[in-house]
Amino acid sequence: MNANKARVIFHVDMNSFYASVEMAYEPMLKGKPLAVAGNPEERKGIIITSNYEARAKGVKTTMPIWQARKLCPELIIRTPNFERYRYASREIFKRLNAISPFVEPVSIDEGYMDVTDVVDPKNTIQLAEDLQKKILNELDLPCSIGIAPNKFLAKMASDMKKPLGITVLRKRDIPYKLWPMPVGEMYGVGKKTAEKLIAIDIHTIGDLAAADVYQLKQILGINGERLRNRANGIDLRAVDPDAVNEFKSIGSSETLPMDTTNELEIRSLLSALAENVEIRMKRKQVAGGTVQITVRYHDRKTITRSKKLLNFIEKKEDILKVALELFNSHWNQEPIRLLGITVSDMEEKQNIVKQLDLFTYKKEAEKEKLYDAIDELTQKFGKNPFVDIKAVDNHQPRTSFQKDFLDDYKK
DNA sequence: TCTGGGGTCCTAGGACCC
DNA sequence: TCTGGGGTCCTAGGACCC
Repeated sequence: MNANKARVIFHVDMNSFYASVEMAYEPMLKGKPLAVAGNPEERKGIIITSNYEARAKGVKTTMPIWQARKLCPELIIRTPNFERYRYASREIFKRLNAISPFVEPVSIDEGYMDVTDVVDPKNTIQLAEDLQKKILNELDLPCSIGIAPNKFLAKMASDMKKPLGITVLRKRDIPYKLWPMPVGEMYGVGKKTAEKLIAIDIHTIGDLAAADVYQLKQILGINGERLRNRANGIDLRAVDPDAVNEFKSIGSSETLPMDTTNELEIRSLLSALAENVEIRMKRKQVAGGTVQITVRYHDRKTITRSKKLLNFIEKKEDILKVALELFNSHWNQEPIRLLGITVSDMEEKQNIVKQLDLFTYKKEAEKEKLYDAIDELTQKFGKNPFVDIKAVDNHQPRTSFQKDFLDDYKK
């Protein structure tokens, strides 16, 4: 791609995706307040997403179901059908890939597409309209599209008009479209960062764009400089179609129905989590070198404990063994709310050279030390003090080290 | 009666090595 | 005797996003 040419990047963002998929499957739901939420019988019953009718009543993501019902008694609730969402997602990305090879999925319901070299600039908006209509007509799913010269601006643009929006955010639009926005609405600025910024009198994205870099770096680290650049419309990240295959970890976690200290219950959940991780690692043909557990206590205090291994592992039993070790050595006996297992340091199975197992590894290390010691002594005395090399075949070793040494020596 | 589950990236301290 | 300055790896925690 021509590095000097201004890029044209789309950010395609599905509108209330899970709820929209449910309405596509069940058109009777359209026009009624709908939320997708976890099991309402359990405390994990929180709102995952809701449609615009429900949002109008104040229903928000992560809100507990009871609270949502209080705000909107006629709220219809569906439990998530992840298979459906994955299928819909594949269909959406098929349609993006038909337009440009430079498509980067970011999550199940959003992605970037670099169309610089596939569209005549004067047809850019037409292309976005056609894509939006195609997804709506063929899949019954609404999306918003942001069009901009880089990823950050495209992302901000897709957020500006929902549902079914198409928003162009050019460099010259920044001062009046981006800068008046509250700094907390900027992508990458969450609650904590917004608080820190407001504390130094930075209230809008425009304030951030003009702020002192050194002061920002002092309170936000390297992120301060990056955010300031973004606020000025600078973002050089490429749209990377391979990013999706370069995942770094696979994890599984679950909130228990009730806080527990029951070791059987704990063990059985860890076992299920390890199995889940194994299945997904197998699907992706990878093994991992680090195991991490997450323990959330009754008071929501959360700890993580991890261990880097000498070998790559992929089997449930191996994952579980390390997870249990970590758990047993760090659990403070208090009631547990959530448990998680994450495997990281991923390596494609085909790239893994056969590793020594732990036992062999130790023995090798010990042998290495022994050889060094023998070398030293041999130097000192002018001959090997342990073995008479000429009589090696008759020699009776007295220690396992000597035996190993001799076994090797005979070769 | 609160607050799921899947991720990524960054920071910071200690160990260890040169 | 009283001690520098890097660099890398490992571990734990935190911020952020969907």
